[in-house]
Amino acid sequence: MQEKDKNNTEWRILEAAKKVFVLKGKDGARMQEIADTAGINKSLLHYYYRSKEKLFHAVFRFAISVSAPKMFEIFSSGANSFNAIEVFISEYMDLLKKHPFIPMFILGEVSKKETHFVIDVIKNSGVNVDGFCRLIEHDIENGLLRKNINPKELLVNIISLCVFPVIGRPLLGVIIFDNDTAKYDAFLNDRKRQVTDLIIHSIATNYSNYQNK
Amino acid sequence: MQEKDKNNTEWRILEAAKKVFVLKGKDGARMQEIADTAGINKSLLHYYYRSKEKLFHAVFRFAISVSAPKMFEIFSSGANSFNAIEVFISEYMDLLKKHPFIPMFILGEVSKKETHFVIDVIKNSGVNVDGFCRLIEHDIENGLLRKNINPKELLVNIISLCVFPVIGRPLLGVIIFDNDTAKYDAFLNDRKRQVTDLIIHSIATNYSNYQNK
DNA sequence: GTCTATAAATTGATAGAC
DNA sequence: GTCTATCAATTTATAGAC
Repeated sequence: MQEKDKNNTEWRILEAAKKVFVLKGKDGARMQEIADTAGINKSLLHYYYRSKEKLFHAVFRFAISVSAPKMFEIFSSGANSFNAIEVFISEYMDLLKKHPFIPMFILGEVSKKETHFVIDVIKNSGVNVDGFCRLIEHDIENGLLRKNINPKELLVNIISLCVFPVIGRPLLGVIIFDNDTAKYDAFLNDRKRQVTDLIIHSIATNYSNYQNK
Repeated sequence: MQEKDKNNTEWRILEAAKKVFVLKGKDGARMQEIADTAGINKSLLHYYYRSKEKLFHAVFRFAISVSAPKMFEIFSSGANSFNAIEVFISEYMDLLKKHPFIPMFILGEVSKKETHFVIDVIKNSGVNVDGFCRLIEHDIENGLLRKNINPKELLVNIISLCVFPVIGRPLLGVIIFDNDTAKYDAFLNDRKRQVTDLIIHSIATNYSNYQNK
């Protein structure tokens, strides 16, 4: 919400819509619940956003803009792979802690890809993987990284290890952590280091190159 | 469907319900579409399953029964960790290839945990992680595995690396694999080896222990 | 068991007063 | 801009004929 003079009601509607849509999904969300959450009349939703579809679009764009941020820019920085990966994992886990339900929301909506709207938003989100791939290839030539590393596979591994424990929490919490919330929080808090160590260890020609960095 | 004399219609309804519910989710599924898919009248859905809720329950139970199978039993086998993990990853990836949409369906429904039904089904699914943990701890004492390994973290890592590339396919396909289906299939087909190598390499005191096994 | 017809409830959207 | 009242469409569920 850039402009200060933008109506307060419009902002409250969007905030409420974020909560409801992200938690219940597009199909499960109810306009009435969004209105109640915003503390305003249901008609105002249509006054400001025309339709449920349009309101959902606004929320989805927000979700993409928050989770596909300039985060990938760090891969274009001058740092070496070890440093870049460490920073990425750290910032990404922080982001997931701040918005734990957004990844599931996005994945859920993208999975039932009825429209091309979602695809377009993602394509226009500015996410670019090339910088990361170049950085990895560069450090392979340097001899810092093993030669058989595939940058895209590596990236998928990093994202998988960061995101899945968050979106799978309700399930993993039951079958692995015995529904112990505190235990799961501790597990997630320690995750930065775990993932970083696992990844770096798997790609470095010499692990001490990283530890001494 | 155990009994042979069980009505054919009931079976067709359940099959159709699986398709529609798994693809569209509980909220997005329509009884009419299920009836059309089954090629029968909509009223028969209620005749056999009383309500949409009950039909959903049947589908959810099926989804759990298929994806939380006796797979974890292999961890109780006499094999060592390396072998057990390799077999688990292989069979799990095969299962994911056979039912690529079920994990997303389960996670989506568990995430919007309105009822306690889903939790109960999971708890009663027979999934047991203790065998795996004991096996790992046993091989740590053996000296096969590094001492600082946490079995539960290890298990989460394995599952994350296997499942996320499948449920995240629509998203990763766009941002990483440029919407190239063939490329993504190749990536997934190579995944067994990739995940196994990464995991084993990260836990073995001596990687040759595994390669010579 | 299977169908048609219809009820009953929900929900997105609009009209119009203020 | 915000509200009340209401429409129109959708959708789950049931009643009853065959």
